[in-house]
Amino acid sequence: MTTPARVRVAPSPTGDPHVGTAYMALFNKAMADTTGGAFILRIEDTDRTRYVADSERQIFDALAWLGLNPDEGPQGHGGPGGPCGPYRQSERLPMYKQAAEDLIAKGKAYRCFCAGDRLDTLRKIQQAEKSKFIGYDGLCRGLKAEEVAANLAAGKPHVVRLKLRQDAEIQTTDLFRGQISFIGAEQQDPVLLKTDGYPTYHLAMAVDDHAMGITHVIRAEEWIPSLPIHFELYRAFGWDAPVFAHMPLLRNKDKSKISKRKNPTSLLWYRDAGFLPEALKNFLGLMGFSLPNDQEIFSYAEFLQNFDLRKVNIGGPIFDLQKLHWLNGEYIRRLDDRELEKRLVQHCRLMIGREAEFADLPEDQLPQETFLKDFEQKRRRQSRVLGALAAEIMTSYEVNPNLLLPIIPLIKERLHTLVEAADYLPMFFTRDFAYTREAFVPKKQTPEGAVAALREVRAILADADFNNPGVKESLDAAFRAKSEALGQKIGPFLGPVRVAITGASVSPPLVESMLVLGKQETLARLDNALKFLG
RNA sequence: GGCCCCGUCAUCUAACGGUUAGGAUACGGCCCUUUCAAGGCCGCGAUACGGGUUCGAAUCCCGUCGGGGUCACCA
Repeated sequence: MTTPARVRVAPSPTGDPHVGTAYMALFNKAMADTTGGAFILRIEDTDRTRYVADSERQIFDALAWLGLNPDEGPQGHGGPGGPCGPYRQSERLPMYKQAAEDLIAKGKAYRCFCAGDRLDTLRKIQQAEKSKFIGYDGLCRGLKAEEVAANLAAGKPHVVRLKLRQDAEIQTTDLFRGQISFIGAEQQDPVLLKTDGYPTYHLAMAVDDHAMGITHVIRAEEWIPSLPIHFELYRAFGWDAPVFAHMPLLRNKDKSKISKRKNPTSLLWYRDAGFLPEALKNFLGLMGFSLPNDQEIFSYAEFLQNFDLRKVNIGGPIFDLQKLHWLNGEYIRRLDDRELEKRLVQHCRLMIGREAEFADLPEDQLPQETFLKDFEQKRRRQSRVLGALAAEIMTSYEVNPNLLLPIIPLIKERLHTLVEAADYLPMFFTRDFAYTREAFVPKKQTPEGAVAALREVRAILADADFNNPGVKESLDAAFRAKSEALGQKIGPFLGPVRVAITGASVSPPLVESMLVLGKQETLARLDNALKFLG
């Protein structure tokens, strides 16, 4: 029923791997996977001025992290290669050059010797005149063959421009929107080949998509304005155009296109903040798409079973970090204990030696939006805590594989991100708490009562057998009975104890924590607290 | 500003032209509870506006308004 789709994602290696790249990769890969086609990664490195050396590797890593590996793509960094290579545009330069020459020979393109200065002033004049048309005026279209030859002989730098039809409507088609037409006379002749011999996006895209047998171009909506160029290019070459499907743009809270200043856009940020790749992937699948029966949590396999490009909702979705935060918590709770333990250890390893990177941000550099601001502040502190604890956790983990495991059930349902484990883990590795006298006296408790509670609880624990299977229940009962005997509610009664054992008034469950720590350690902590309170 | 795209709760979204416009996040309340969570229940909350077409419009058409994208030898 469906023919195999060949689709691609084509990021340019100009910085951190972008969440939008992951979004496009997901929908393109789904298209390939549901049709038995191929998902291709192509590196669009035709802008030498913006090239970032490590970026390509990061794109690879980020896609692999999300399980969005391409079927075909550049070699190196574990890339798969493929029959239509090379997949780096910088390695395909002769093809673009040839294609441009072909178009010139066919009279569909021409050499333009206009200098940048001329274009700048032209644009300024047009703007000053409030001209409806802003762009190149086609001056070099009229160059005679001798003039071109003379310019060439003189070694004058030039670009190659596509001759766009001036006299017609340019009809284009988008899978979601149907026909979109543009007035030819309102378009400028776009540059195909730059002075430096590199192609622009337009030329490289058409040549490569054709050469690689791309059937569907699923890309961001911001490309719609250049649709007439792309259709005209295919026409000039005499090639059939692929299906174009423009996905909605991910948005900031203010509905503008998602941007670094207003929202985290780097996939590295999401990884560092302790989002699980499967949760982020799921979340991206919720952007402009939905599964039947209101199902919001789904595996990639389930996503594929329900995937239908035509069902994409093209209203621009706001990337709601708060909902991702919730979703990630759901995913963490669904991990089995062993797996969560492993991920936490991995995350600790990721945090090592990066204290400077996670230093507190000054107020004016913090995000404006309240949830994100709060999240970012916490996450930096938590990252530092985990980084500092990492060596100890990893060593312990290697020495005793069961060390962390009993802790996992106590913290699992409290986490929304891995980094939040920083709020719960340290108490299991240190008894060196920086508590204050006031911390031991919560509401509905007195200093005398606090000391009394610590003594009573110590006495109960001293007689308890921590290895008895029913010890948790019997301790619960004993604490409750004692608090009642003292005329106190159980909460205020155990408040000081919680501080003594965990160092904080908010913690994992108290009795379970004691059992993980062991009798000796628990009693020692109570004694420390009693000594502290003098 | 020109061109183009889009408009269902604050947010993500559902709804063969016929539903009391559904679910989820967030928010509020209650329950559970040994702190914090998690969980359960309840609540708040939308078809931008105005015209058509139709027995009947969130859904089709037109206009208005609003939002966004784009106007590079960047992608």
